[in-house]
Amino acid sequence: MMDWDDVRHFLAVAREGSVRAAAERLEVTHSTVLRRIAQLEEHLGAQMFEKLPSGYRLTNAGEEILEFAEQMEASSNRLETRVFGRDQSVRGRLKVTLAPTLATHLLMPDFAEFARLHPEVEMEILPSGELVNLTNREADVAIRVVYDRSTLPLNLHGLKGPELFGGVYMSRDLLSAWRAGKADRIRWIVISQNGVLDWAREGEVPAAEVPFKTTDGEAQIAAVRQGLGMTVLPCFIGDADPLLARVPGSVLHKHGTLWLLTHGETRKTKRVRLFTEFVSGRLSTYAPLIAGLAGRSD
Amino acid sequence: MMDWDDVRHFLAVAREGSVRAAAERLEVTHSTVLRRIAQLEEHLGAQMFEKLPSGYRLTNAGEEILEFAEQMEASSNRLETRVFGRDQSVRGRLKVTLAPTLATHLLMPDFAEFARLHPEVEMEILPSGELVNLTNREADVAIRVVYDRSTLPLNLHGLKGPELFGGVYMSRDLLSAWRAGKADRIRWIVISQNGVLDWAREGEVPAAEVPFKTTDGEAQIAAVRQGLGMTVLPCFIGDADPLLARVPGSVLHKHGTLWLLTHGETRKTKRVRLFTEFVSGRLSTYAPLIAGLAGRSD
DNA sequence: CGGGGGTGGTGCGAATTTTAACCGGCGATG
DNA sequence: CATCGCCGGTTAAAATTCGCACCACCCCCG
Repeated sequence: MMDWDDVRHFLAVAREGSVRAAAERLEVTHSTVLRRIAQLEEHLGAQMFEKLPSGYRLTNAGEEILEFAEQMEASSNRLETRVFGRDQSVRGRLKVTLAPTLATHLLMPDFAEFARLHPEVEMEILPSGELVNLTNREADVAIRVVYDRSTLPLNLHGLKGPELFGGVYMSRDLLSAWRAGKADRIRWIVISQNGVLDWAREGEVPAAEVPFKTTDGEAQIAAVRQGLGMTVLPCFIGDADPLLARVPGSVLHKHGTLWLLTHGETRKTKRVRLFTEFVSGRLSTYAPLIAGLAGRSD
Repeated sequence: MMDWDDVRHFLAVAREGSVRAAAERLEVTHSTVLRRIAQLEEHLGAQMFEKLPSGYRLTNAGEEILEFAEQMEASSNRLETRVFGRDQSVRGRLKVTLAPTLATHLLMPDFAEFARLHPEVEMEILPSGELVNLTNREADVAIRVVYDRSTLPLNLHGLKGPELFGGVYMSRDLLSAWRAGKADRIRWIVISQNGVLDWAREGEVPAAEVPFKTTDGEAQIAAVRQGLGMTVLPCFIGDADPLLARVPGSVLHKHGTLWLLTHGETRKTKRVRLFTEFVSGRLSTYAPLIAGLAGRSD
């Protein structure tokens, strides 16, 4: 029996005029397309294309079957839109849990856009530092920073995101003052009960003995923006804030990898799929920022 | 992008009602079908089947997309028949479907000769009691006994053959014994769940009350050759078998007319034309035998 | 109540497909 | 005429898919 998927490859080649261009559109390598076209021609026992040095051109036989291939495509499209339309009509709640800093400083605009694009999806954002139990349906999607992949629960489906790095930041004003000799020793700003991490001590800026303690992440950010001292922040916060700059000589440190976690059952639903694809796309565009590669050099 | 071949698997499961049956038709293992259905459902984000212990049953979503899947299949079939119809080389595959009895007791020697005459034609004989769908290209030529001409599908091209008659036969030994008075009442041999046709009761030979039931045509023939009783057979079997004789006083009955059926597209093909012309010629030489006019008078 | 035949589901090694990295050729272009 | 980009084609290695051997379950029937 013929492999129907070969017809999809045939259509792409017929339209693009070359195997390589078709491969790019199909998001495979050109050798795959080459093999599938050969397979189709072998099965049908006829040449569909003239193999010219400049590309593939349809033969008469190819022209004749093009019409039917397009019919298949039309049916396939109607099939997909039909099932999409079905599920779109189903309103429902979509619960997302993630670290508070990710929500407020990175993804909230994207959540807002997703909500505008899909007004029928009732979104619920649950910022939480703890790992929420997805199996209990406390949330449909979790966005987590994972350092050791083996700690991921096996019953969850994970979509790997970019790697997340952190750096040491202080306010630009404080940095200028220090360079001008107006500030000799800079305080560390730490979240209470967390000590200062060793790798952060490597900067050129000498640290004051007494740290400044805050209770949560937001207060910590407010403090560093006010020029109270320097602190460790994820790069996507520090690099994105025009008031902040990296401490000279400090190095980046990998906090872990971002993962989009979904539960097996709810993963099949259209809302969850839409959301994960949407967020996954955004995360990959943010990848340089998240990994600290978009750091300002000024 | 969706794998179009998954739709083919979906169709098979939807029709067969179970993954295993679909797998057999697709000539793969059921685990493959299982995976492909799961993949399709995952991609579409909807359940296509209810997974019951007794098998897979279409959900509403599945019912809705079934229509489009069938459209894809129809286009795929038209594509294949079109490219096949273009093919004017004698070399290639030729699928023929016909009733099992016609194949084994009448035409097999002719098929063999055709294969010898045209060794480049890859012949495939599909004996089947059911009407095979020529439009699906499950076969290129069908040889069928048709009683009512109006039941012929309009999209097929028919070449009329001889009329086919059946008669009542018993073994010569049994007939001698009966004539000698050594066998008083003769059993009817019937294929299970088929009663004895009325017109066959007209013979001089009295029938025993209890019929002998067989499961298929071949067993029926073996039974009558063994002298187990009398039975209704096409004349081309009964008259051609030296062990059998017509039951005295019985009359012939028209079963229908033989037709050589071809599909419009494939009919243009050289090997289909060669084959139909060849078989048509043979059938007309066999016409007296098939019509029961070659019955022995001894 | 045991057995046979049907169902879906799963884990793993094997087979197949896909990828990635090369060629050599062709044409436009600087 | 060198070079750059795009083309098809080939190959070995990586990744994925498939087939096989099972399992549990269900139902029917002796």
